[in-house]
Amino acid sequence: MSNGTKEVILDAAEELFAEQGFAATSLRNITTKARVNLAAVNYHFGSKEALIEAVFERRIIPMNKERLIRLDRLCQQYAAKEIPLTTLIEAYVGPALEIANDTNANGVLFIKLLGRSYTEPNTSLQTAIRKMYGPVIDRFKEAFSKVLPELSREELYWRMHFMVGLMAYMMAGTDMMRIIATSRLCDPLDTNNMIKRLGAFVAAGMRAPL
Amino acid sequence: MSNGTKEVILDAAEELFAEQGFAATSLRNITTKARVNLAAVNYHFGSKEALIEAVFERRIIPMNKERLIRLDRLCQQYAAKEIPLTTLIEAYVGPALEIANDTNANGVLFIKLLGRSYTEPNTSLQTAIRKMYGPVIDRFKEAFSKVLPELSREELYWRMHFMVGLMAYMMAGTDMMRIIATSRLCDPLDTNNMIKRLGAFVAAGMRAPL
DNA sequence: ATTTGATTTAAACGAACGTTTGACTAAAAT
DNA sequence: ATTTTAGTCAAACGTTCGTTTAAATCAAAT
Repeated sequence: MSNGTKEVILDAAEELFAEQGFAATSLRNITTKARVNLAAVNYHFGSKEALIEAVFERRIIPMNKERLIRLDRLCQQYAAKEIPLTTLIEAYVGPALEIANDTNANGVLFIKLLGRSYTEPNTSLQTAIRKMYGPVIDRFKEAFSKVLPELSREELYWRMHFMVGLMAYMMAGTDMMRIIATSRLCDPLDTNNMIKRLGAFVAAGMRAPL
Repeated sequence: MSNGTKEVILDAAEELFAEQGFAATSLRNITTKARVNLAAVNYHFGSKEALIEAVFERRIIPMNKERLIRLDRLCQQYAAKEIPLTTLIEAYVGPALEIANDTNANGVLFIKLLGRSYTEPNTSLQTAIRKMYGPVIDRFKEAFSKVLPELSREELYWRMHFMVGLMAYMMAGTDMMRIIATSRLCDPLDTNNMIKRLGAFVAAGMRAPL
């Protein structure tokens, strides 16, 4: 059952990293939650650092694969025509959302972790993540520049950064929501509701007048 | 020189927390950088946790005071008339920007730290920060609802959350910018340039059609 | 049945952590 | 002049950390 051990470790690590951060989560924390021996992490992954990267790889690689699939489908579907902006945004955000909504896996926790990773100072992790994102960003940059031809390349870069950053942040920072919404008017955990509003906000921002 | 000791500790802690996070920064790290004795932190602040809160208090309280001053000034200045949206946004973002641009103090580092704190899981810190933000958010909520009366209260809460989150994230996540802008077209450290574009993006988002 | 190779396990490693202590210093109050 | 007070300092406290080791376990191959 070596495969089972690796996966329960990844599950436990993902959850604890999302809740506490990398440095504050010990291998003893992880292995206790996963009900495996302490040495199992170093045996299967080599080190704590390698475990962290494995946690990200397991989710990011299929997620970004799905993003490219959807973008390809849109390119075919619209061919010469222009892809609607919100449709393009959905192709990017959708796969992350579906992970977050996959209740049998603890996908919400990973999305939270992913958002957090954008502000993490961990250098080797940053480079690892960048590698996983590189091709996806390139393709979407190209697609967005076709939909928003009035934007200079520089302006487009900035706005894509705003978009990606806001998406990631919103999924990670649900706690801080309570600062603004002291009442129960909006539920930070209602992801679908949030994404609808977020999509409208981002689409308007992308089209902001110069 | 007890006051001097406290301040050099706060300076060193601010810088190291912003670069490495709370858990990854040890008191020995901080006291070495500050050139004071290890015991000085526990003597002057009581604990590491209390030091963390002190780092935030030193900057947030004057920053939020300044935000309220500017909002008051706008309310007087415009009286019955409607405050322009971008002006209102600038009243909120300006004070944070000026900290970031204060080069003689290491204000950029604090802004980075502040953005990071939005995704930090540290519970007692979250509640401490919330207390410092509460009154400011209430006042700005009120002001925004006057400028954007077409938005339901719920929609307004969400959009303010997007705005605050994006601002904080952008100031913290300069590293991740390089994922998107592989070229040198946009410099993540050019804060003034960034804020101009960010302001336009946010203003458009706030006015997004329902 | 025995060997092999891959896991799992309990125990230990040195290093680093936050915190505490008690002696030492020096200025302020008596 | 002496006591008080606030601050600094080196040293040590017990705990927890990531990692390593060597023996134990177990299924598959011979």
